Amino acid sequence: MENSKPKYYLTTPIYYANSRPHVGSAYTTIVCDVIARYKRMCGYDVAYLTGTDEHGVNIERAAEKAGITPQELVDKNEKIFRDLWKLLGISITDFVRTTSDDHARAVQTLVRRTMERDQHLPPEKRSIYKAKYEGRYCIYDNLYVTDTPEPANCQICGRPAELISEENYFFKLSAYQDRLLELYRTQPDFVQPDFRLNEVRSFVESGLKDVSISRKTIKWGIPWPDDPEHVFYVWYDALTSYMTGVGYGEGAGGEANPRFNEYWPADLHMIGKEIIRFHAVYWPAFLMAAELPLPKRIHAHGWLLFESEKMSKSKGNVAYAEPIVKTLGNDALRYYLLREVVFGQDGNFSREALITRYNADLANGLGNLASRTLTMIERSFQGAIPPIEAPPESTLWSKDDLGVTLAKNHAPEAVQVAQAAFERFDFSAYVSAVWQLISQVDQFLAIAKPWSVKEQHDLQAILYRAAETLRIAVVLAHPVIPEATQKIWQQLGQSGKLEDVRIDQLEWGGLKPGTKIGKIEAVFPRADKKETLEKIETMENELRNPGAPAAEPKPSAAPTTEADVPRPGGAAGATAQAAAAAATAAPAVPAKIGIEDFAKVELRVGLVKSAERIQGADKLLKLLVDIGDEVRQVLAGIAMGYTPEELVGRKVVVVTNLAPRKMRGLESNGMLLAASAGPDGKPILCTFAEDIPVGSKVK
RNA sequence: GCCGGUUUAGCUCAGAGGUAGAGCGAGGGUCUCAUAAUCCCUAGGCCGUGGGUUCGAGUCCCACAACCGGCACCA
Repeated sequence: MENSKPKYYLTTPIYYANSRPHVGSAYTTIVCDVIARYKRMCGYDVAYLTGTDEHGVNIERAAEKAGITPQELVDKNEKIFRDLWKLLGISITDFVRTTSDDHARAVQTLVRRTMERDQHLPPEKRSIYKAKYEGRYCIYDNLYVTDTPEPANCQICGRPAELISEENYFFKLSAYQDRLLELYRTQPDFVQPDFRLNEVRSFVESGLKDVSISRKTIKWGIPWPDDPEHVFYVWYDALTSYMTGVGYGEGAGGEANPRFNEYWPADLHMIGKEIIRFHAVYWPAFLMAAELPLPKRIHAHGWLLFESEKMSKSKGNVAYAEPIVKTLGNDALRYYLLREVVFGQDGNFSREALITRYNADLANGLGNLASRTLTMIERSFQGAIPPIEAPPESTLWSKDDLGVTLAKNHAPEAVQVAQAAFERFDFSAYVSAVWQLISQVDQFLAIAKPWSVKEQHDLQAILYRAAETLRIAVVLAHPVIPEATQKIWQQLGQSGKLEDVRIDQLEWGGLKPGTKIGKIEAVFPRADKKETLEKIETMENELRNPGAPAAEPKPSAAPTTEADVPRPGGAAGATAQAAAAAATAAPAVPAKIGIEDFAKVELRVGLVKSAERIQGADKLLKLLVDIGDEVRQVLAGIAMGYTPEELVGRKVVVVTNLAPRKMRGLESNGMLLAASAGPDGKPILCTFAEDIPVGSKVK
């Protein structure tokens, strides 16, 4: 019975739909897909959710820039995501869009439920409260600028923040510190890997601040119930989609949906490490406030680096999944990512390594083994699977090492090792165990030499051993490489779908003698390295610069909108990187300003007279800068890119009419202009090619 | 600055007190069922540096360094 199966519900992050997904997002989704498929093959009824986060100011802006409506933009991007998941063979059962009616209802239901719980509490204890925020606010980044001396600059773009007064809804996160710490204590596997739990814990221990969960300044979002001037802000909206996915908020009362009750709480939220705080702190607190069950596990994986570098659009080294899938196939990418990337750590994505893996493990390994085994069965037994064992009188047993080899069946052990690895989410170990088994069959064949065996029953025993081990390997490999394994399955003469086979009930002897094998075809044709590489690169350039003659990236077309605060979809690499980098980087295409606004900024050429490090600050340098008529003390966050020594004597551009500000107890009277496009987001100071007098105005 | 991690063969990593391991790459050889595939042999690596504990230390302890995360700081 379908209903009697144990349930397993897992989610990917809800990806931010402001641009095309890169391999990083594909990685997260593939890993989840492997888990989903594996769990199904262990008898679970699996719900697997992904989706797109389609709200927020960045979408608004990107749409405006493209001259379309936000809805048109997200419709377009949502399709790209869906198409990619289809291409990658992702077995999702649910897809949530944050702009859907279902989701709006879910978010509103959740907040209503929380506020109902609140009503029994005195106002100062309520989880959700409306409060007036008075302070600095950056209109470009929609960010409240707090904890900075007045007048403050935006923490993202660095521009002066405006003084505003706005009423917003807040979530009383500060009240959940103890309960969260209790959660981490009693349920230490709530956050994995364990070192991430430590990081989360120390963050929570250091004190939590209430978070605002609505905005009046944004239009593109879900309206607050009974107060439609407000719109839900990022996390409350995005995180709730995990519940929308299984039906939360559907129907009149909204909460009694049977599907929701069956699948919630989620067994696993798979995320990238950059959004762990929101999942391991905010999300449980939101749910506690609503008195709903918490997800069982948050698993944060590392980032996928590209050729050892962080991916970023501005560097033009973002890798996409499509070119690989279209040249080497879906299985090649899936296999590579699971095999090569040690799960949890940052991993390296390299096309060359991918092709090497493809040839060595898929073509020469599994593909070739299937081919040689099946061919021999075809020739020797007219395509029928031979009987299982050699009779006791067989001469096989007396042949030195062959007797020993035959007596040792590696498959049961491999199954056990693989299963144990999977339970730890050690996917590379899982794959290794399967491929070790494959390699053992090749070794076995080299010893048994079926091609020179004359005795019919000996030959039967040998080839049965090979075919049956292949069958077991193929079952184990199916969650990772679903397409090829299904093909081999048919070539082995098996009917039905491989996904219906139980991994947890794998036993020797599943191949029935006499079964007619299918048509033999190579599942992984060998790839020429150079040729394949070129093909992939050409396609990638095309994706990076649609329409362009495959050359350098258009600098201005670069990352318009990926800054913002981290978003759920920032998982797994590039976007996250971009978000982090953009946090230090130039602002993301702001609204146009008039010349009169620009004229307010006074820029002058300065000469660095002295520079020194500041105790206890990694990035901050204290500089004395001559700007012609005076020498200013300026603090600049450029210590990651420059040593104090190399700065002295350099000419720099200084914003001279910026209000003074204290940092680390020292006053900073001005600001240096620098680009943040250096390697790893390190700052690069603005300089002049020609000599120029100190104090000159810059316009 | 605080907290955590890593540092082992060319590359990617495993090992966790008792004579240094795997895969890939490279070199040599074998077989011929197979996708110029398979199989076998070959790497002489101060196991980051310096101390210590021990009969004995990649393996435990202490310092230091480099790199990587998180926080702080900055943007």
